Formats: sequence, structure tokens, C-alpha cells
Amino acid sequence: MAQNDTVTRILDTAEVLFAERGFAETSLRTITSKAKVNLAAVNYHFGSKKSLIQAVFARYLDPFTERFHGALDELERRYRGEAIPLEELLETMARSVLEVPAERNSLKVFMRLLGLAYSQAQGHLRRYIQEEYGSVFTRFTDLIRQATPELPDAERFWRLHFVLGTVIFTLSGLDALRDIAEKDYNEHVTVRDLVRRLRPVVVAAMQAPLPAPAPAGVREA
Amino acid sequence: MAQNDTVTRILDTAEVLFAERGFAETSLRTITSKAKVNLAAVNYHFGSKKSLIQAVFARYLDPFTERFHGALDELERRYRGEAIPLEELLETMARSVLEVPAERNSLKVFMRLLGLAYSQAQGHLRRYIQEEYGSVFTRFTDLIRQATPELPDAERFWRLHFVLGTVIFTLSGLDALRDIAEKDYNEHVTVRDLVRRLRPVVVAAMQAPLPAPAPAGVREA
DNA sequence: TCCGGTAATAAACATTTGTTTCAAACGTGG
DNA sequence: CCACGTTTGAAACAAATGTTTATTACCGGA
Repeated sequence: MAQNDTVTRILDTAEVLFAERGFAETSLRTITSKAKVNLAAVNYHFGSKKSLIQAVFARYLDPFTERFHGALDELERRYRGEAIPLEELLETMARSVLEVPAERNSLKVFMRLLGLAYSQAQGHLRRYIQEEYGSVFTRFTDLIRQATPELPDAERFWRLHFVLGTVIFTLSGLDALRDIAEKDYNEHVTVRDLVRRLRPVVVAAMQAPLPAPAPAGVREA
Repeated sequence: MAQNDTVTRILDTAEVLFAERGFAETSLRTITSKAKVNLAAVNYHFGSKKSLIQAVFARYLDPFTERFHGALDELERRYRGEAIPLEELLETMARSVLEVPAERNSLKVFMRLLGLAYSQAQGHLRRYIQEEYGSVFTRFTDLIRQATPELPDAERFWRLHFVLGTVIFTLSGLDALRDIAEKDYNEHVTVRDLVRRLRPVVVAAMQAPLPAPAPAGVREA
């Protein structure tokens, strides 16, 4: 199990360094020295730095998509054709996201990586994630559509990304925010705690009244 | 006005490149060649790449904080001691943010930069922004507190960051999202449009019902 | 006109980056 | 025990980065 050990050690080290500093700011030498493996091991086992980055994501997203697909199967079975309630869908998504990294106590790393995947330009990453894991997201949004028939399609699209932003932003910046919260309110906040606080906010956001119609004839660059 | 021209050209070019690719991924050579100035000009006028990054932010944040402070002064004068309504505060913040880059039609650049400032590790940037512009944020949160006396302090703290996440996440990833939205819904979305959609969602999020109390005795790693 | 400092330029600098090379060590199946 | 494919190791590679150095060009005031 020598090669497996090396591969795992590289992945374990890389994911926390990536999460802390971003991809471009993390050199292979930093990773390999901290992981106590040879520099060439990365190119030997993964081929390139880009592939290493993708492998880091795959290790989270592969189990996640599997679990999530399973959970959605179960939900659809339970509701047999009827629309699944919105809160049930959100709850299921939350549970699936939480379960995967829970096995390694690395939720904040996972969330930070997700945040980077969005913000970071890194064209190849977005393309990779989209191609590899786009289908499960499509399935989820389809179910969301059936659960919120009163929303116009475009409005639902944007609201989904609004709440996605809330969750990723909050959980990926959790450490910094937690420090402030503890200092100011003397309250130790757990992830469970945050999810509990998130729930009513997310639901309220999705069910907010529709915006006033756009004023006509206003141009913008 | 030769030196001013060079300085401005560097800033103009740097800000769009930074916004497109991030800081580490944008080299001084790319900036200077695109701006048609000499490579050494950056170090001559700004001292270092770090200082250039800070200067890019200062060019947005200095006018913003001035306008925002002014707008808050005006609000406080209008309400003379009484609590300013939440929506008025949010509206004022939105207007101040929108006004500054409007002068150069570069709102998306500004937003992307804000998003990078959060997501990007770049320790020096966070510290710089915090030290230089933290006070206006403190003033704003104080007013928000007076506008939402029904919220427990901790709850308000988290909700503020929830909606901050929504806004920054959405607007900083605007280009990518816009592409999807246009492809799927054949709808060209402007920033004004997004702000209009954001408003009811943000208000609903801040006013959502309080979460169920935390279950007692549940431990977590 | 000439001087003085400011700015622009080209070249070189020292580091750091990802990647490649090739030899040595390893381990497993015959 | 030997041979062979796999993995590790140290070193070198080319390319790219931020920064510095001299040198030249510029330009307004004495």
C-alpha cells in the first residue's frame, strides 16, 4: 500500500493547502514537502498540477453525487410522482453535503474548495466540474422547479444561486466568522448550529415576494 | 501629465485583468504590455505588485466610503435619532455601491474585485481593507442593529453575513451566471436587474422567523 | 541655454514555478 | 533467487515571475 499511501498523503495535504491559500498560491514544492513525499510524485501519480486539483475535487464530489442521487431516488420513491416539498429538497441536499466530509471532519475544507471553484477564474476547473457533475445539479434544479411552480423560471434560477451564495460564502469563511462571533457574542458556534440558523433564512429567501417589475426603457452598459 | 497618464493606464488595465483572472494569475508583464507601458513602471510608481493591488482597491473604496458616510449622515439627519428603517439602510448601501463604479461603467469589475478580496487568501489585502475601511462597515452594522431590535445579536450577526454572501457571491460571479441565464432563459440580465431581484430576497432573509432553538446536549466535533 | 530632477526604457537579476530525466530502490510473481 | 514493472529519489531543466539597475529622454524654471 505504498503508492496508495503517497497518493493519499498528497491529496490530504493538497486539499487543506488549496483551501487555505488557493490554487495558484500553493506550489507543488509546498505540498510535497509538507506531505513528506518527493516532488516528482505529483507529476508521476497525477500527471500535472491541474489534474491534482481535479482529483482533490473528485474525492469529495464522487461520494457526494452518489449519496445525493441515492437520497433523491428515495425521495421520489416516497412521493411517487407528486411534487416533493421545497423544504424536504433543501433538507436532503444539506444532509448529503454534510455527510460526505463528516467522515473526515473536513467540512470547512470542502466548502472552501467549492467557494474557490466558483470565484477562482481557473477555466479548466469550472469546465471539469460542470462536465463531470453537472447532471446531478440539473436533476436537483428540476425537482426544485416542480416544488416552486409559482416562481418564474428566471426568478427561481437566480434565487437558487442567491441561497447557494449564502451557504458557500458562510461555510467557506466559517473560521474567520466563527472567531468574530465567539469574541463578540461569547458563543461557540458549530456547523449544526449554522445549518439550523440557515434553514429559515434560505426558505424565506426562496419564498420571498416577487420583485417589482423592471422599469421600462432603462438602458445600461 | 505624463506620469498621471501612465499611472492611470496601469490602474485601468490592472483592474480588469485582476477581475478576470485573479491577482496571482495576472503577471506584471501582462499588465504592462497590455497597458503599453514599461515593465518597470509598476515598481517605479507603486513600489510593488502588492501596493498596486491595494491602489486598485483604493481607487474604488475611497470614493465609496466618502459617499456612503455622506449618505448615512443624510439618513441620520433625516431621522434625527430615531431608528432608520432596515429597507432604507439596505437601499442606501446599494445605491452607494452602485454609484461609484457607474462613473466608469465598471460595476462588474468592482464586484469581482470585492469577491476576490474575500475569497482570495491574500492576507495583506484583507488586512489592508479591514484597517483602511473597517470603520464605515462598523458604522453600518450599528445602524442595522438599531433597525432590527427584535433580532438577537448573534442572529443578526449571522444573517448579515448570510446576505453579504448572497450579494458578493452573485455579483462577483456575475459573468458566468449571466452566460447560463442568457443561454437557458434567453434573457439579458443587467446589474440593475439583479439588484431589483435581490431586494425582496435580502429583506425576506433578514426578517425570516427565528430558527428553532438548538436541541440540548448534542455534541459535535 | 543650461541645469535638475522626474519619468521612461532596456537589460539583467535572483527566485520560483511546473515539469522532466534517469538512476536507484522496492516489491512481487515466476 | 532472479527478473521485471512500479514507485521513489535527487537533480536538472526551461520558462516565468517580481524586482533592481543603469542609462537615456524629457521638460520646466533659473
